[in-house]
Amino acid sequence: MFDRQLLARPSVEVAPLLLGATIRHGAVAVELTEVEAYLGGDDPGSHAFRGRTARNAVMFGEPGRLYTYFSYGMHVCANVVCGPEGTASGVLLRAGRVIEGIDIARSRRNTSKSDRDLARGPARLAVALGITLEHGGTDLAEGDIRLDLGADSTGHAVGPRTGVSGAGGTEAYPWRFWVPNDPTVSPYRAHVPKRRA
DNA sequence: CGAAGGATTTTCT
DNA sequence: GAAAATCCTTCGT
Repeated sequence: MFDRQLLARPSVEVAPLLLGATIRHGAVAVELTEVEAYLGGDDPGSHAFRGRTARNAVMFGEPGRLYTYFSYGMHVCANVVCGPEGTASGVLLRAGRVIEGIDIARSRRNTSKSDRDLARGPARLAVALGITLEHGGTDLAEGDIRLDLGADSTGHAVGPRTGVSGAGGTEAYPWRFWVPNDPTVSPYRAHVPKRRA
């Protein structure tokens, strides 16, 4: 099912509810096992920390839509927009388990590795689902890409966000949520500052 | 198994 | 001009 009223709540409340939900694009479906919440304003880890820009405009729009962004010059990551319209809030889809269309997901990923690695990481998940920047702003209620909330969430673990630089990646913002003991959850990695050539 | 470095381009200051 | 919500390969233990 899809519940836009539920998604209109702040992303920190919505994130744990997305665990166990499935996101589908055509013949490929992924059950989410790991997510992270991002806010606007007071969240130094968020793209919307310094207000509205061309890139993050979708985060301020209607909840239940897809926010995509280009990361590290080579990757695409997908978020679900949350919060009431006018506020910046979103949930990054960090990892999941491919439950349908494994052959298609594998060919997109161009890898012969184990099934559990197909969507183990935000950029990997986007590739496995075939999500590109062109899908930014898509409504997840209907159309090619759909979000289907899980029937029941049996419990989740909480911790600091992965790969976020500065204060936003510390214990002060424990906004990463995952399914305990699930092999498809990505390994935790703290942010590593890159030195220039 | 963990740590480290390179790839590559958009975005905002 | 520098940093970035990452991934993959390689090397060391």
